[in-house]
Amino acid sequence: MIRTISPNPNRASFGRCSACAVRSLSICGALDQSDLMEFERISRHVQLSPNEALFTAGQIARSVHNVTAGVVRLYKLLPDGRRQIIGFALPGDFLGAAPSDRYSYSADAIDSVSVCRLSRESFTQFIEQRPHFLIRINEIASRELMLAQEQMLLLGRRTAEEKVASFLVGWRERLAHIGDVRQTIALPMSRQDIADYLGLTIETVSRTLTRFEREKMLIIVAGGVRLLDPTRAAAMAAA
Amino acid sequence: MIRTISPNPNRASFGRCSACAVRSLSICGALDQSDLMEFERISRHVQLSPNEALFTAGQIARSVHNVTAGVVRLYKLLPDGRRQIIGFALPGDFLGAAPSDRYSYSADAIDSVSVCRLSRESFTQFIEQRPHFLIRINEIASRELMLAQEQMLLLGRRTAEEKVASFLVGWRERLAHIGDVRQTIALPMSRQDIADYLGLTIETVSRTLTRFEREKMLIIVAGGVRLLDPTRAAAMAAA
DNA sequence: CGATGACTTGAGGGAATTCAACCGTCGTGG
DNA sequence: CCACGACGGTTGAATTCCCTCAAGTCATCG
Repeated sequence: MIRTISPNPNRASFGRCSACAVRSLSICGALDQSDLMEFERISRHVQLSPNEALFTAGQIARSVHNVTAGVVRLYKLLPDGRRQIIGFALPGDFLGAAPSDRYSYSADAIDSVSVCRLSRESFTQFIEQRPHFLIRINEIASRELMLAQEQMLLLGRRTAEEKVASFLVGWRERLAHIGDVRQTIALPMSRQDIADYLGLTIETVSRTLTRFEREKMLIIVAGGVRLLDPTRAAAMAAA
Repeated sequence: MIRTISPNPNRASFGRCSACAVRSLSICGALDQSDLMEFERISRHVQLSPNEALFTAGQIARSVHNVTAGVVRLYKLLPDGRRQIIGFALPGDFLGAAPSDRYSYSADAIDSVSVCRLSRESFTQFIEQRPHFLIRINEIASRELMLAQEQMLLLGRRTAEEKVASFLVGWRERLAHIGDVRQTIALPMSRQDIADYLGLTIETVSRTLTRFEREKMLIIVAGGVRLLDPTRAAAMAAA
Protein backbone atom coordinates (compact mmCIF):
# COMPACT_ATOMS: atom_id res chain seq x y z
CA MET A 1 0.00 0.00 0.00
CA ILE A 2 1.27 3.46 -0.82
CA ARG A 3 2.07 5.12 2.47
CA THR A 4 1.75 8.72 1.35
CA ILE A 5 -1.82 8.11 0.31
CA SER A 6 -2.81 5.98 3.22
CA PRO A 7 -0.33 6.49 6.06
CA ASN A 8 -2.63 5.46 8.84
CA PRO A 9 -5.96 3.70 8.36
CA ASN A 10 -7.09 4.61 11.84
CA ARG A 11 -6.84 8.33 11.43
CA ALA A 12 -9.97 10.00 10.13
CA SER A 13 -8.13 12.07 7.53
CA PHE A 14 -6.14 9.48 5.62
CA GLY A 15 -6.74 6.01 4.33
CA ARG A 16 -10.24 6.46 5.58
CA CYS A 17 -12.02 5.05 2.56
CA SER A 18 -10.49 1.59 2.76
CA ALA A 19 -11.18 1.59 6.49
CA CYS A 20 -14.66 3.05 6.12
CA ALA A 21 -17.19 1.16 8.20
CA VAL A 22 -20.12 1.99 5.97
CA ARG A 23 -18.45 1.46 2.61
CA SER A 24 -20.29 -1.72 1.78
CA LEU A 25 -23.59 0.03 2.49
CA SER A 26 -22.79 3.08 0.49
CA ILE A 27 -22.27 4.11 -3.05
CA CYS A 28 -18.59 3.26 -2.55
CA GLY A 29 -19.39 -0.43 -2.39
CA ALA A 30 -19.11 -0.45 -6.19
CA LEU A 31 -15.49 0.75 -6.15
CA ASP A 32 -12.38 -1.38 -6.46
CA GLN A 33 -9.08 -0.62 -4.75
CA SER A 34 -7.77 1.89 -7.27
CA ASP A 35 -11.14 3.62 -7.66
CA LEU A 36 -11.21 3.94 -3.92
CA MET A 37 -7.84 5.63 -3.79
CA GLU A 38 -8.96 8.15 -6.36
CA PHE A 39 -12.20 8.67 -4.47
CA GLU A 40 -10.25 9.27 -1.34
CA ARG A 41 -8.04 11.77 -3.12
CA ILE A 42 -10.96 13.91 -4.26
CA SER A 43 -13.07 13.65 -1.11
CA ARG A 44 -12.70 15.45 2.17
CA HIS A 45 -13.83 14.35 5.60
CA VAL A 46 -16.07 16.80 7.45
CA GLN A 47 -17.43 16.77 10.99
CA LEU A 48 -20.66 18.52 11.90
CA SER A 49 -22.14 19.38 15.28
CA PRO A 50 -25.81 18.90 16.09
CA ASN A 51 -28.02 21.27 14.10
CA GLU A 52 -25.19 22.42 11.89
CA ALA A 53 -26.18 22.76 8.23
CA LEU A 54 -24.69 20.64 5.46
CA PHE A 55 -26.37 22.73 2.82
CA THR A 56 -29.49 24.79 2.29
CA ALA A 57 -32.23 24.63 -0.33
CA GLY A 58 -31.66 27.12 -3.13
CA GLN A 59 -27.91 27.31 -2.66
CA ILE A 60 -25.73 26.44 -5.62
CA ALA A 61 -24.96 22.76 -5.26
CA ARG A 62 -21.17 22.70 -5.06
CA SER A 63 -20.77 19.46 -3.16
CA VAL A 64 -22.13 15.99 -2.84
CA HIS A 65 -22.04 14.15 0.47
CA ASN A 66 -21.72 10.66 1.76
CA VAL A 67 -22.84 10.23 5.36
CA THR A 68 -20.45 8.10 7.42
CA ALA A 69 -21.75 8.71 10.94
CA GLY A 70 -24.77 10.29 12.59
CA VAL A 71 -28.20 11.21 11.30
CA VAL A 72 -29.04 13.98 8.86
CA ARG A 73 -32.38 15.72 8.51
CA LEU A 74 -33.49 16.51 4.92
CA TYR A 75 -36.30 19.00 4.61
CA LYS A 76 -38.15 21.56 2.59
CA LEU A 77 -39.71 24.76 3.88
CA LEU A 78 -42.70 26.79 2.79
CA PRO A 79 -42.32 30.58 2.77
CA ASP A 80 -44.30 30.87 6.00
CA GLY A 81 -42.07 28.41 7.82
CA ARG A 82 -44.06 25.20 7.57
CA ARG A 83 -41.57 22.39 7.27
CA GLN A 84 -41.71 18.96 5.66
CA ILE A 85 -38.92 16.54 6.44
CA ILE A 86 -38.49 14.45 3.31
CA GLY A 87 -36.10 11.98 4.84
CA PHE A 88 -33.48 11.10 7.40
CA ALA A 89 -30.06 10.17 6.07
CA LEU A 90 -28.08 7.51 7.89
CA PRO A 91 -24.49 6.32 7.53
CA GLY A 92 -24.08 4.98 4.01
CA ASP A 93 -26.60 7.36 2.51
CA PHE A 94 -25.62 9.58 -0.35
CA LEU A 95 -26.83 13.17 -0.75
CA GLY A 96 -26.89 15.40 -3.77
CA ALA A 97 -26.87 12.95 -6.66
CA ALA A 98 -29.42 15.08 -8.47
CA PRO A 99 -27.95 16.74 -11.55
CA SER A 100 -29.60 20.03 -10.66
CA ASP A 101 -27.37 23.03 -10.13
CA ARG A 102 -29.07 24.00 -6.89
CA TYR A 103 -30.03 22.03 -3.82
CA SER A 104 -33.74 21.34 -3.86
CA TYR A 105 -33.84 20.71 -0.12
CA SER A 106 -31.92 21.60 3.01
CA ALA A 107 -29.89 19.20 5.08
CA ASP A 108 -28.56 19.51 8.58
CA ALA A 109 -27.06 17.38 11.26
CA ILE A 110 -29.36 15.98 13.93
CA ASP A 111 -26.64 14.60 16.16
CA SER A 112 -22.88 14.58 15.58
CA VAL A 113 -22.41 13.81 11.92
CA SER A 114 -19.48 12.81 9.76
CA VAL A 115 -19.60 13.05 5.99
CA CYS A 116 -17.34 12.65 2.99
CA ARG A 117 -17.62 15.79 0.94
CA LEU A 118 -16.74 15.98 -2.77
CA SER A 119 -17.01 18.85 -5.19
CA ARG A 120 -19.64 18.25 -7.82
CA GLU A 121 -17.10 18.64 -10.60
CA SER A 122 -14.81 15.99 -9.17
CA PHE A 123 -17.74 13.73 -8.63
CA THR A 124 -19.13 14.23 -12.13
CA GLN A 125 -15.71 13.58 -13.64
CA PHE A 126 -15.29 10.55 -11.46
CA ILE A 127 -18.51 8.88 -12.55
CA GLU A 128 -18.10 9.81 -16.20
CA GLN A 129 -14.98 7.68 -16.26
CA ARG A 130 -16.72 4.79 -14.53
CA PRO A 131 -19.95 3.72 -16.21
CA HIS A 132 -20.43 0.77 -13.88
CA PHE A 133 -20.59 3.28 -11.08
CA LEU A 134 -23.52 4.96 -12.79
CA ILE A 135 -25.52 1.79 -12.50
CA ARG A 136 -25.00 1.83 -8.77
CA ILE A 137 -26.03 5.48 -8.57
CA ASN A 138 -29.08 4.59 -10.56
CA GLU A 139 -30.08 1.79 -8.25
CA ILE A 140 -29.74 4.10 -5.30
CA ALA A 141 -31.80 6.82 -6.94
CA SER A 142 -34.50 4.29 -7.77
CA ARG A 143 -34.65 2.98 -4.24
CA GLU A 144 -34.88 6.55 -3.02
CA LEU A 145 -37.76 7.14 -5.40
CA MET A 146 -39.60 4.06 -4.18
CA LEU A 147 -39.22 5.24 -0.60
CA ALA A 148 -40.52 8.66 -1.58
CA GLN A 149 -43.58 7.06 -3.19
CA GLU A 150 -44.19 4.97 -0.11
CA GLN A 151 -43.98 8.14 1.94
CA MET A 152 -46.53 9.83 -0.32
CA LEU A 153 -48.94 7.03 0.44
CA LEU A 154 -48.28 7.51 4.13
CA LEU A 155 -48.68 11.30 4.04
CA GLY A 156 -51.77 11.28 1.89
CA ARG A 157 -53.74 8.32 3.10
CA ARG A 158 -52.72 7.10 6.53
CA THR A 159 -54.07 8.11 9.94
CA ALA A 160 -51.88 9.61 12.64
CA GLU A 161 -51.71 6.28 14.42
CA GLU A 162 -50.65 4.46 11.26
CA LYS A 163 -48.12 7.14 10.47
CA VAL A 164 -46.37 6.87 13.82
CA ALA A 165 -46.42 3.07 13.79
CA SER A 166 -45.09 3.00 10.21
CA PHE A 167 -42.36 5.38 11.14
CA LEU A 168 -41.21 3.30 14.09
CA VAL A 169 -41.23 0.06 12.13
CA GLY A 170 -39.47 1.61 9.16
CA TRP A 171 -36.89 3.34 11.31
CA ARG A 172 -36.16 0.16 13.16
CA GLU A 173 -35.55 -1.61 9.86
CA ARG A 174 -33.19 1.07 8.70
CA LEU A 175 -31.23 0.93 11.93
CA ALA A 176 -31.04 -2.84 11.64
CA HIS A 177 -29.79 -2.48 8.11
CA ILE A 178 -26.79 -0.44 9.22
CA GLY A 179 -26.07 -2.90 12.00
CA ASP A 180 -27.81 -1.27 14.93
CA VAL A 181 -29.92 -4.09 16.32
CA ARG A 182 -30.33 -3.11 19.97
CA GLN A 183 -33.71 -3.77 21.51
CA THR A 184 -34.31 -0.08 22.00
CA ILE A 185 -35.04 1.87 18.84
CA ALA A 186 -32.85 4.97 19.01
CA LEU A 187 -34.66 8.15 18.07
CA PRO A 188 -32.00 10.83 17.80
CA MET A 189 -34.44 13.23 16.14
CA SER A 190 -36.84 15.40 18.13
CA ARG A 191 -40.59 14.94 18.31
CA GLN A 192 -40.87 18.00 16.13
CA ASP A 193 -38.73 16.27 13.51
CA ILE A 194 -40.92 13.20 13.61
CA ALA A 195 -44.01 15.37 13.32
CA ASP A 196 -42.60 17.23 10.33
CA TYR A 197 -41.68 13.94 8.73
CA LEU A 198 -45.17 12.49 9.15
CA GLY A 199 -47.18 15.59 8.34
CA LEU A 200 -48.47 15.87 11.91
CA THR A 201 -48.04 18.23 14.86
CA ILE A 202 -45.68 17.58 17.71
CA GLU A 203 -48.63 17.16 20.08
CA THR A 204 -50.22 14.47 17.95
CA VAL A 205 -46.95 12.55 17.79
CA SER A 206 -46.54 12.83 21.54
CA ARG A 207 -50.09 11.75 22.28
CA THR A 208 -49.89 8.84 19.87
CA LEU A 209 -46.68 7.58 21.44
CA THR A 210 -48.10 7.84 24.96
CA ARG A 211 -51.20 6.01 23.83
CA PHE A 212 -49.02 3.26 22.34
CA GLU A 213 -47.28 3.11 25.71
CA ARG A 214 -50.58 2.91 27.63
CA GLU A 215 -51.64 0.11 25.31
CA LYS A 216 -48.39 -1.73 26.10
CA MET A 217 -47.19 -1.66 22.53
CA LEU A 218 -43.96 0.07 23.52
CA ILE A 219 -42.11 1.85 26.29
CA ILE A 220 -40.83 5.37 25.87
CA VAL A 221 -37.26 5.62 27.10
CA ALA A 222 -34.65 8.35 26.98
CA GLY A 223 -33.50 8.79 23.41
CA GLY A 224 -35.86 6.28 21.92
CA VAL A 225 -38.56 3.66 22.41
CA ARG A 226 -38.55 -0.03 23.15
CA LEU A 227 -41.01 -2.04 21.09
CA LEU A 228 -42.89 -4.54 23.25
CA ASP A 229 -45.27 -5.72 20.55
CA PRO A 230 -43.55 -5.52 17.17
CA THR A 231 -46.29 -7.63 15.60
CA ARG A 232 -48.97 -5.18 16.53
CA ALA A 233 -46.80 -2.29 15.41
CA ALA A 234 -46.21 -3.95 12.06
CA ALA A 235 -49.93 -4.62 11.69
CA MET A 236 -50.68 -0.96 12.30
CA ALA A 237 -48.04 0.06 9.81
CA ALA A 238 -49.93 -2.24 7.46
CA ALA A 239 -48.76 -2.27 3.86
CA MET B 1 -33.72 7.84 -45.33
CA ILE B 2 -33.87 4.05 -45.40
CA ARG B 3 -37.26 3.11 -46.73
CA THR B 4 -37.49 -0.41 -45.36
CA ILE B 5 -36.97 0.85 -41.84
CA SER B 6 -39.27 3.77 -42.13
CA PRO B 7 -41.69 3.03 -44.93
CA ASN B 8 -44.38 5.34 -43.70
CA PRO B 9 -43.87 7.74 -40.84
CA ASN B 10 -47.59 8.12 -40.40
CA ARG B 11 -48.27 4.49 -39.64
CA ALA B 12 -48.13 3.62 -35.96
CA SER B 13 -46.44 0.25 -36.34
CA PHE B 14 -43.33 0.98 -38.42
CA GLY B 15 -40.71 3.67 -38.41
CA ARG B 16 -42.58 5.03 -35.47
CA CYS B 17 -39.56 5.97 -33.40
CA SER B 18 -38.07 8.37 -35.91
CA ALA B 19 -41.50 9.87 -36.45
CA CYS B 20 -42.34 9.91 -32.76
CA ALA B 21 -43.81 13.24 -31.73
CA VAL B 22 -42.62 13.00 -28.15
CA ARG B 23 -39.15 11.69 -28.79
CA SER B 24 -37.37 14.90 -27.88
CA LEU B 25 -39.27 15.00 -24.59
CA SER B 26 -38.62 11.42 -23.75
CA ILE B 27 -35.78 9.20 -22.80
CA CYS B 28 -35.29 8.57 -26.52
CA GLY B 29 -34.03 12.10 -27.03
CA ALA B 30 -30.59 10.79 -26.12
CA LEU B 31 -30.53 8.29 -28.99
CA ASP B 32 -28.89 8.72 -32.38
CA GLN B 33 -30.21 7.26 -35.61
CA SER B 34 -28.78 3.76 -35.21
CA ASP B 35 -29.67 3.57 -31.52
CA LEU B 36 -33.17 4.51 -32.50
CA MET B 37 -33.42 1.73 -35.03
CA GLU B 38 -32.36 -0.78 -32.42
CA PHE B 39 -34.77 0.74 -29.93
CA GLU B 40 -37.55 0.41 -32.46
CA ARG B 41 -36.62 -3.20 -33.09
CA ILE B 42 -36.95 -4.18 -29.44
CA SER B 43 -40.01 -2.09 -28.60
CA ARG B 44 -43.62 -2.74 -29.35
CA HIS B 45 -46.42 -0.25 -29.73
CA VAL B 46 -49.43 -0.83 -27.49
CA GLN B 47 -52.82 0.86 -27.36
CA LEU B 48 -54.87 1.00 -24.17
CA SER B 49 -58.50 1.93 -23.60
CA PRO B 50 -59.60 4.12 -20.70
CA ASN B 51 -59.13 2.38 -17.34
CA GLU B 52 -57.16 -0.48 -18.85
CA ALA B 53 -54.18 -1.50 -16.73
CA LEU B 54 -50.58 -1.19 -17.92
CA PHE B 55 -49.33 -3.12 -14.92
CA THR B 56 -50.20 -3.78 -11.30
CA ALA B 57 -48.22 -3.33 -8.11
CA GLY B 58 -46.66 -6.59 -6.96
CA GLN B 59 -46.54 -8.15 -10.41
CA ILE B 60 -43.20 -9.25 -11.75
CA ALA B 61 -41.88 -6.32 -13.72
CA ARG B 62 -41.43 -7.76 -17.20
CA SER B 63 -41.75 -4.56 -19.19
CA VAL B 64 -40.83 -0.92 -19.19
CA HIS B 65 -43.02 1.66 -20.87
CA ASN B 66 -42.71 4.92 -22.66
CA VAL B 67 -45.93 6.90 -22.91
CA THR B 68 -46.55 8.37 -26.34
CA ALA B 69 -50.15 9.51 -26.04
CA GLY B 70 -52.76 9.94 -23.32
CA VAL B 71 -52.52 10.16 -19.57
CA VAL B 72 -51.59 7.36 -17.19
CA ARG B 73 -52.50 7.14 -13.52
CA LEU B 74 -49.79 5.79 -11.20
CA TYR B 75 -50.98 4.72 -7.77
CA LYS B 76 -50.51 2.66 -4.67
CA LEU B 77 -53.23 0.98 -2.64
CA LEU B 78 -53.56 0.14 1.03
CA PRO B 79 -55.06 -3.26 1.90
CA ASP B 80 -58.39 -1.63 2.79
CA GLY B 81 -58.64 0.12 -0.55
CA ARG B 82 -57.39 3.59 0.29
CA ARG B 83 -55.58 4.86 -2.75
CA GLN B 84 -52.77 7.32 -3.25
CA ILE B 85 -52.01 8.48 -6.76
CA ILE B 86 -48.29 9.10 -6.86
CA GLY B 87 -48.27 10.69 -10.26
CA PHE B 88 -49.80 11.19 -13.68
CA ALA B 89 -47.68 10.16 -16.63
CA LEU B 90 -47.92 12.18 -19.82
CA PRO B 91 -46.53 11.61 -23.32
CA GLY B 92 -42.76 11.46 -23.06
CA ASP B 93 -42.79 9.99 -19.56
CA PHE B 94 -40.98 6.78 -18.87
CA LEU B 95 -42.28 4.09 -16.51
CA GLY B 96 -40.50 1.25 -14.82
CA ALA B 97 -36.90 2.41 -14.72
CA ALA B 98 -36.57 1.04 -11.19
CA PRO B 99 -34.25 -1.96 -11.05
CA SER B 100 -36.66 -3.80 -8.78
CA ASP B 101 -38.00 -7.11 -10.00
CA ARG B 102 -41.56 -6.21 -9.14
CA TYR B 103 -43.67 -3.14 -9.84
CA SER B 104 -43.94 -1.02 -6.73
CA TYR B 105 -47.04 0.75 -7.98
CA SER B 106 -49.90 0.19 -10.38
CA ALA B 107 -50.47 2.05 -13.60
CA ASP B 108 -53.53 2.37 -15.75
CA ALA B 109 -54.82 4.42 -18.60
CA ILE B 110 -57.03 7.40 -17.80
CA ASP B 111 -58.03 8.16 -21.38
CA SER B 112 -56.91 6.44 -24.58
CA VAL B 113 -53.24 5.74 -24.12
CA SER B 114 -50.41 4.71 -26.42
CA VAL B 115 -47.16 3.34 -25.09
CA CYS B 116 -43.93 1.82 -26.33
CA ARG B 117 -43.40 -1.40 -24.45
CA LEU B 118 -40.02 -3.10 -24.02
CA SER B 119 -39.08 -6.21 -22.14
CA ARG B 120 -36.90 -5.44 -19.16
CA GLU B 121 -34.16 -7.71 -20.47
CA SER B 122 -33.98 -5.95 -23.81
CA PHE B 123 -34.00 -2.64 -22.06
CA THR B 124 -31.29 -3.62 -19.59
CA GLN B 125 -29.14 -4.94 -22.41
CA PHE B 126 -29.77 -1.84 -24.42
CA ILE B 127 -28.61 0.55 -21.73
CA GLU B 128 -25.66 -1.58 -20.71
CA GLN B 129 -24.24 -1.08 -24.17
CA ARG B 130 -24.87 2.65 -24.05
CA PRO B 131 -23.42 4.34 -20.99
CA HIS B 132 -24.35 7.81 -22.21
CA PHE B 133 -27.92 6.66 -22.12
CA LEU B 134 -27.55 5.89 -18.43
CA ILE B 135 -26.82 9.52 -17.72
CA ARG B 136 -30.10 10.45 -19.31
CA ILE B 137 -31.94 7.83 -17.27
CA ASN B 138 -30.28 9.21 -14.22
CA GLU B 139 -31.37 12.76 -14.92
CA ILE B 140 -34.90 11.56 -15.39
CA ALA B 141 -34.88 9.57 -12.17
CA SER B 142 -33.52 12.57 -10.31
CA ARG B 143 -36.16 14.89 -11.67
CA GLU B 144 -38.77 12.32 -10.69
CA LEU B 145 -37.33 12.24 -7.19
CA MET B 146 -37.45 16.02 -6.89
CA LEU B 147 -41.08 16.00 -7.96
CA ALA B 148 -41.82 13.33 -5.38
CA GLN B 149 -40.22 15.43 -2.68
CA GLU B 150 -42.19 18.46 -3.73
CA GLN B 151 -45.31 16.32 -3.53
CA MET B 152 -44.38 15.20 0.00
CA LEU B 153 -44.28 18.83 1.03
CA LEU B 154 -47.68 19.32 -0.54
CA LEU B 155 -49.23 16.24 1.05
CA GLY B 156 -47.79 16.84 4.49
CA ARG B 157 -47.97 20.57 4.93
CA ARG B 158 -50.37 22.26 2.58
CA THR B 159 -54.06 23.05 3.07
CA ALA B 160 -56.76 21.74 0.76
CA GLU B 161 -56.96 25.09 -0.99
CA GLU B 162 -53.21 25.19 -1.56
CA LYS B 163 -53.21 21.61 -2.75
CA VAL B 164 -55.83 22.18 -5.41
CA ALA B 165 -54.25 25.44 -6.59
CA SER B 166 -50.80 23.81 -6.71
CA PHE B 167 -52.19 20.93 -8.68
CA LEU B 168 -53.81 23.17 -11.29
CA VAL B 169 -50.72 25.33 -11.72
CA GLY B 170 -48.41 22.34 -11.90
CA TRP B 171 -50.64 20.46 -14.29
CA ARG B 172 -50.90 23.48 -16.55
CA GLU B 173 -47.11 23.70 -16.67
CA ARG B 174 -46.81 20.05 -17.57
CA LEU B 175 -49.35 20.40 -20.35
CA ALA B 176 -47.52 23.45 -21.65
CA HIS B 177 -44.29 21.48 -21.59
CA ILE B 178 -45.65 18.88 -23.97
CA GLY B 179 -47.02 21.54 -26.25
CA ASP B 180 -50.61 21.81 -25.05
CA VAL B 181 -51.01 25.53 -24.49
CA ARG B 182 -54.73 26.01 -24.90
CA GLN B 183 -56.40 28.46 -22.53
CA THR B 184 -58.45 25.73 -20.95
CA ILE B 185 -56.53 23.35 -18.72
CA ALA B 186 -57.62 19.87 -19.74
CA LEU B 187 -58.37 17.60 -16.79
CA PRO B 188 -58.83 14.11 -18.23
CA MET B 189 -58.69 12.57 -14.76
CA SER B 190 -61.75 12.33 -12.52
CA ARG B 191 -62.31 14.32 -9.33
CA GLN B 192 -61.61 11.12 -7.45
CA ASP B 193 -58.24 10.89 -9.15
CA ILE B 194 -57.40 14.46 -8.21
CA ALA B 195 -58.50 13.78 -4.63
CA ASP B 196 -56.36 10.66 -4.41
CA TYR B 197 -53.43 12.58 -5.83
CA LEU B 198 -53.75 15.40 -3.29
CA GLY B 199 -54.60 13.33 -0.24
CA LEU B 200 -58.13 14.73 -0.05
CA THR B 201 -61.67 13.48 -0.57
CA ILE B 202 -63.63 13.97 -3.73
CA GLU B 203 -66.02 16.29 -1.91
CA THR B 204 -63.24 18.58 -0.74
CA VAL B 205 -61.82 18.83 -4.24
CA SER B 206 -65.25 19.59 -5.65
CA ARG B 207 -66.01 22.20 -3.00
CA THR B 208 -62.63 23.86 -3.42
CA LEU B 209 -63.04 24.10 -7.18
CA THR B 210 -66.53 25.57 -6.90
CA ARG B 211 -65.25 28.09 -4.37
CA PHE B 212 -62.46 29.06 -6.77
CA GLU B 213 -65.12 29.53 -9.40
CA ARG B 214 -67.29 31.66 -7.08
CA GLU B 215 -64.22 33.77 -6.34
CA LYS B 216 -63.67 34.24 -10.08
CA MET B 217 -60.30 32.54 -10.07
CA LEU B 218 -61.40 30.08 -12.70
CA ILE B 219 -64.33 28.67 -14.63
CA ILE B 220 -65.20 25.01 -14.51
CA VAL B 221 -65.83 23.70 -18.01
CA ALA B 222 -66.45 20.24 -19.45
CA GLY B 223 -63.23 18.26 -19.25
CA GLY B 224 -61.23 20.91 -17.48
CA VAL B 225 -61.01 24.41 -16.08
CA ARG B 226 -60.15 27.79 -17.48
CA LEU B 227 -57.87 29.88 -15.29
CA LEU B 228 -59.09 33.46 -15.07
CA ASP B 229 -56.55 34.60 -12.50
CA PRO B 230 -53.32 32.65 -12.95
CA THR B 231 -51.47 35.09 -10.70
CA ARG B 232 -53.73 34.39 -7.78
CA ALA B 233 -53.56 30.67 -8.44
CA ALA B 234 -49.77 30.78 -8.50
CA ALA B 235 -49.76 32.78 -5.26
CA MET B 236 -51.92 30.14 -3.60
CA ALA B 237 -49.67 27.39 -4.90
CA ALA B 238 -46.91 29.42 -3.22
CA ALA B 239 -43.47 27.87 -3.10
C1' DC C 1 -31.62 27.01 41.64
C1' DG C 2 -33.60 29.53 38.13
C1' DA C 3 -33.70 29.27 33.24
C1' DT C 4 -34.08 26.90 29.17
C1' DG C 5 -35.61 23.52 26.02
C1' DA C 6 -37.88 19.11 24.93
C1' DC C 7 -41.80 16.81 25.83
C1' DT C 8 -46.50 15.85 27.70
C1' DT C 9 -51.21 16.72 28.76
C1' DG C 10 -55.71 19.02 28.59
C1' DA C 11 -59.49 21.84 26.66
C1' DG C 12 -61.56 23.72 22.81
C1' DG C 13 -61.88 24.66 17.94
C1' DG C 14 -61.75 23.99 13.04
C1' DA C 15 -60.56 22.05 8.56
C1' DA C 16 -61.57 18.31 6.19
C1' DT C 17 -64.17 14.01 6.30
C1' DT C 18 -68.28 11.30 6.45
C1' DC C 19 -72.83 10.51 5.39
C1' DA C 20 -76.53 11.58 2.52
C1' DA C 21 -79.18 13.65 -0.93
C1' DC C 22 -79.42 15.68 -5.29
C1' DC C 23 -78.31 17.15 -10.17
C1' DG C 24 -77.07 16.65 -14.99
C1' DT C 25 -75.40 13.79 -18.76
C1' DC C 26 -75.14 9.88 -21.34
C1' DG C 27 -76.17 5.50 -23.23
C1' DT C 28 -79.61 1.85 -23.49
C1' DG C 29 -83.54 -0.53 -24.32
C1' DG C 30 -88.50 -0.86 -23.91
C1' DC D 1 -88.59 8.81 -28.27
C1' DC D 2 -88.20 9.03 -23.74
C1' DA D 3 -87.94 6.46 -19.37
C1' DC D 4 -84.40 4.77 -16.79
C1' DG D 5 -80.29 3.52 -14.51
C1' DA D 6 -75.51 4.39 -14.08
C1' DC D 7 -72.09 7.51 -13.39
C1' DG D 8 -69.57 11.60 -12.29
C1' DG D 9 -70.04 15.56 -9.96
C1' DT D 10 -72.05 18.95 -6.59
C1' DT D 11 -74.03 20.44 -2.32
C1' DG D 12 -75.61 20.26 2.59
C1' DA D 13 -75.43 18.74 7.50
C1' DA D 14 -73.18 16.43 11.02
C1' DT D 15 -69.13 14.41 12.75
C1' DT D 16 -64.39 13.56 13.73
C1' DC D 17 -59.73 13.60 13.77
C1' DC D 18 -56.22 16.37 14.26
C1' DC D 19 -54.75 21.05 15.26
C1' DT D 20 -54.32 25.16 18.12
C1' DC D 21 -53.74 27.23 22.30
C1' DA D 22 -52.33 26.89 26.86
C1' DA D 23 -50.43 25.08 30.89
C1' DG D 24 -47.62 21.90 33.21
C1' DT D 25 -43.72 18.41 33.84
C1' DC D 26 -39.11 16.92 33.58
C1' DA D 27 -34.25 16.91 32.69
C1' DT D 28 -30.20 19.59 31.77
C1' DC D 29 -27.04 23.22 32.49
C1' DG D 30 -25.29 27.62 33.43
